Amino acid sequence: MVRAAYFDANGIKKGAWSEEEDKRLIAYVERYGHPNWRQLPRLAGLLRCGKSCRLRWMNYLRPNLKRGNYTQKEEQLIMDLHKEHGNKWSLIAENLPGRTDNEIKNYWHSHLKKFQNRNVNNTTYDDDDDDLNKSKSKSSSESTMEHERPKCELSNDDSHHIILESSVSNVSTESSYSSYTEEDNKRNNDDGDNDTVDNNDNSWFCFSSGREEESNRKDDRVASWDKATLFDEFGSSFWTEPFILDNTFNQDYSYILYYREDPFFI
DNA sequence: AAAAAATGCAACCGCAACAAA
DNA sequence: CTTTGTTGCGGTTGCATTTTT
Repeated sequence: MVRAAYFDANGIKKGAWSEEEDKRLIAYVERYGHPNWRQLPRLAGLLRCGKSCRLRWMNYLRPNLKRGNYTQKEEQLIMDLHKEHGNKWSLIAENLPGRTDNEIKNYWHSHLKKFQNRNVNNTTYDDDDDDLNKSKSKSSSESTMEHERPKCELSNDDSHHIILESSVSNVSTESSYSSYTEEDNKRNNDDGDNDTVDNNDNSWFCFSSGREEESNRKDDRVASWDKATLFDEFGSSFWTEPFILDNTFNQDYSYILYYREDPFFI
């Protein structure tokens, strides 16, 4: 249903997210917040651009998201707000807690758009409204598909799970991670990222600024990533200890960020 | 049963807005 | 004021799944 994962010319992964990537992103954001999406992928050990991480988090992984199961009330609200504001999806989403602008946009185009010229103020789904009923029955069947947010545990050791899950309880919203105040976030230029990939983002896990060695390393990098079982190799310290930041530059004029025994970061 | 068409939706892209230097 | 970097928005795409022929 979603485009297959692939690597672009810069070695940045695109397309569908793997469960391991989700776990990594969730674990990182829940632990450190997202003061800077652009820097996040490299710090989290993801091969994505920051924008992709942000999108994945905002539209799929952040807590308290609803998926499917649109109520009549929600549908009516979407139609009313759309009638009033047009394609202001983010504005509409503000009025539907747990819904993302992207999901609402998709839902509008797939389910509600065709009814926009009808008397939307009387959306009572009459029995003789075949289209509407079809849509309704379909959407309700879809709604049985519960959104399963990947668990954060990275091994069979439940201690990881406990730690991370407990941290979740301290996070009230996606942007208010307890470690960061609003002021901190502002100071750090908030979140999000530009899709544009610069030289730093081109680097693999961005531990090097890449440059001429980029293409040569790509295969090794992919191979490393494919060793998804790496998650099982992490000691418990990986998710419980802070990052060790080493700003010293190596021979490639690259800087090294690594996290204890994390093979990604060495 | 097979092929074709339609659908749904996660993810991508480009760009405007904003903030900081 | 200009430049640079970051964020968030809305339009669009790609493709797995479902429905129709």
